[in-house]
Amino acid sequence: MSRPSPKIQVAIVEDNAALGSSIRKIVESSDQFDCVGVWTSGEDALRKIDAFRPRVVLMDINLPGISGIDATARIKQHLPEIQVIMLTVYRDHDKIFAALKAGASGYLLKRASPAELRDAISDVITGGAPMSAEIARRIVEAFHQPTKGPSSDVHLSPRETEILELLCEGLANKEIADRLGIATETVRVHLKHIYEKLHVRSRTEAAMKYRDSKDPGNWLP
Amino acid sequence: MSRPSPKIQVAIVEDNAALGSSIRKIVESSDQFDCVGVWTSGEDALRKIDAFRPRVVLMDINLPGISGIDATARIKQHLPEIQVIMLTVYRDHDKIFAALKAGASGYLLKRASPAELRDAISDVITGGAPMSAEIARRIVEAFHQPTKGPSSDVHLSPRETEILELLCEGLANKEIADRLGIATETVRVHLKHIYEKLHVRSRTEAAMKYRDSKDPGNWLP
DNA sequence: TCAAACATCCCCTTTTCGGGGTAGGCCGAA
DNA sequence: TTCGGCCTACCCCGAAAAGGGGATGTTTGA
Repeated sequence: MSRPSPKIQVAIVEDNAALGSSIRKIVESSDQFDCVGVWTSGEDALRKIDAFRPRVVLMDINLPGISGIDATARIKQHLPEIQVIMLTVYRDHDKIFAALKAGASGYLLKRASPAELRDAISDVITGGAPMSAEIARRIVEAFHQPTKGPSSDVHLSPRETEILELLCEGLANKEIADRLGIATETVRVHLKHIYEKLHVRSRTEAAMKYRDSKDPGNWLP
Repeated sequence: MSRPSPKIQVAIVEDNAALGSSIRKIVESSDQFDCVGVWTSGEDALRKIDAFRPRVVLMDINLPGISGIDATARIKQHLPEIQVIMLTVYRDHDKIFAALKAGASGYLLKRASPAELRDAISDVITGGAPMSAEIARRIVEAFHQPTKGPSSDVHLSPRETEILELLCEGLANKEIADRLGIATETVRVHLKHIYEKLHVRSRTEAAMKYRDSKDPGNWLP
């Protein structure tokens, strides 16, 4: 990068004063970083972040008033270029995914070592997504397909899948036919087969079933 | 752990012989690991994996015959305790998520250093999910909420929402009417309004749009 | 080689949708 | 009070979808 800026500005949001200053010391123990503030609430952070414009925010989840997750969502809405790393003791599914949804780019457990914390800051500004190993695994597992039971032995042919996908975009039979360069009657035949295979009776039902089977939405509470 | 096993058994699936033996050397350069095989195709791996039972498989995606992703899916189906790390040049969205869905627990780009590769093997057996920084970021971004723009100021009335939800279950107008105890004509009127508000022209499109809009969306205070 | 799966096209019928319009009752805000 | 939003209901009409049938090819695997 041709960026001349000497230090990466980091802000900390942490209601526990002792912990906050401890984190600050860790951050400032690197000459690459500069701590521009230790804020003790989400409201405080939202008030001051515009003025200080840190590149990275270390955010506690458990804050008095608005939660660190909500604070993150608001920060990312207004200043999406700011990278937020959650720094918390929570390792449960809901908190992790809520934080990611809110726009956090990293998620460290508080037991992370000073070195891990500093690495995380570097990582997040170079396009990474620092996560404690345990958290990374949970996120990856969220994508794992629940070992498909008998529900998924519906084998759709490539053409059927193609048509179903266009169907899911809300296209009518004629539009699908045009898109694929075939007759609408052919589309209808494929749909008949799809309905049979999926045990449904209408296009909407087929679309929904297909959508559900594609993304099981398992990262939702 | 009270496990007495001295070395972690690792298998490699890689069709490029030179690369395969290069990876093998990296793996065996640690006295913690033992390479039990370098297999050159998914078929070969599936044939031999039962006999060798490695704890970790380093899997190339681009294989002749069945893909590394399919091979991973089959391995995880039959031997879910085996940890699979994808090791590939692909950094595109589809490949990453297909691999994760198939059950991979790690995803390294081939440009990873020998040290990173060895760390990844350790990481994956201690419950982590080793990923190249770039990959981690992509995964995290998959969770980020598309910053809700003016699209979400569509205000549906309670009745409209109710009808839309039944619509999403694939019900026909008459079925919705019966369920709500109103005339089908009334259902149709509501649908007309819904279509207008959502800017769509068909029930399927409305259902999809509604599903997309509500799925990721309960995070605001 | 022969059956099965796939993809393509056409016919028929009935039901459902989608786009109009009209209209009464109800409620809350201006 | 009047206006607007909401829920309800009905009408017409044309288009789309759905359900049933049959037909002709190719490819593929047993």
